[in-house]
Amino acid sequence: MKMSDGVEWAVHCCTFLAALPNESALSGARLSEFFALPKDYLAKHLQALSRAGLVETSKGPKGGYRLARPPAEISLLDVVEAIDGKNPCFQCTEIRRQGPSGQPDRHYKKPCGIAAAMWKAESVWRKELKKVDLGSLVHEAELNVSTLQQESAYDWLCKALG
Amino acid sequence: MKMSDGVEWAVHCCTFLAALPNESALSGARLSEFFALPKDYLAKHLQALSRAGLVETSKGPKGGYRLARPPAEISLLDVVEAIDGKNPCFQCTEIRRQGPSGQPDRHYKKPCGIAAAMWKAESVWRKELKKVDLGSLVHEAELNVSTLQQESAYDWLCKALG
DNA sequence: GGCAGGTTACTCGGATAGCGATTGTCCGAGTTGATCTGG
DNA sequence: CCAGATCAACTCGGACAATCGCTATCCGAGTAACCTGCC
Repeated sequence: MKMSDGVEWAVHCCTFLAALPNESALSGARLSEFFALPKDYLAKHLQALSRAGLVETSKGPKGGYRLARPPAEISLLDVVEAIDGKNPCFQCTEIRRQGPSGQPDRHYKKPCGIAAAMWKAESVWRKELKKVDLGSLVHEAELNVSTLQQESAYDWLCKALG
Repeated sequence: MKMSDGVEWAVHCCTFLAALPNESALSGARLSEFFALPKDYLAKHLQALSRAGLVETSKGPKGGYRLARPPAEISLLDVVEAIDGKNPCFQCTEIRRQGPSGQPDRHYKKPCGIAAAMWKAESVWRKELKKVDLGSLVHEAELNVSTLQQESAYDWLCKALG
């Protein structure tokens, strides 16, 4: 029950993309440089974001990634699911139907109570992640991150965008 | 982000243990037989339950596993954590501090907003699992499982306990 | 009939291989901006 | 000086290994019931 490291990277990258000026794109190489992450492996995850339709890409010089929708319309859940998949954490294999006292399928009309409880918990987790969007994450960062780092990041960004 | 199969097995086993008469124990072999699970591998997970203090064990003939506490005092979360570990799904590696615009540690007083959001979601998930206890799972099963299977299971149990 | 000792069968517990998914790396296809040349 | 074609650099995207944790299996230590023989 461990989340892929890629999720953390993807969320940070998306939040950063959400913070930069409209219509400007940032390449995978620049993103990996900013967070000091392995370039190729990060690219793999950015690919997943692209496939999921969260970011748009443009090739060639001055190309790169940019959010496909306004930050307020991309939730944390979207990013998590793009990287980690939409499969439920808990998968019911219906072991209650097996064994010596198992019965034919027609006797199981209600879903397994254990699975139901698990899925309920998973549902509230998803709902909580859906509440958070990239816009609010950026806003939160602007409030809580030291001005020193904000300025430093801004300088770096200007150099990166040319 | 997939939960170990062992979790499903462990929860079913615990629920079954919660349903059987006081002071009676069921061996790993019998449990694996009842659910048609691989004996040795199930034993590994039952071991984890034992280490976590959720079940007590007794050796020798007529020995086996029995709940260490009343069913109402064992939550679904207890079982999940016993098998899957207590580590948070999301682990913040503080990548915001790295890279060219990262600052010395003293500039980061507030925790990373992204990690905070993740942990909040994880917290509501845990809370939801904590709400459910083995007693209510047994009760739910008594209501929703077909009487045919309940009788069948009861017969099997009488034979197993001797 | 009751009791003590040995035996036996059954139990859990930890240590040991196998495999699949996540992690990590590589190179190729495509596009864009810049450059160079000719008018 | 300007327009067009060429070129080169930079981009993403998918295909290919390596490592780690989960899955699966085995065997040994210990214990309690049982059986047998004796009192």
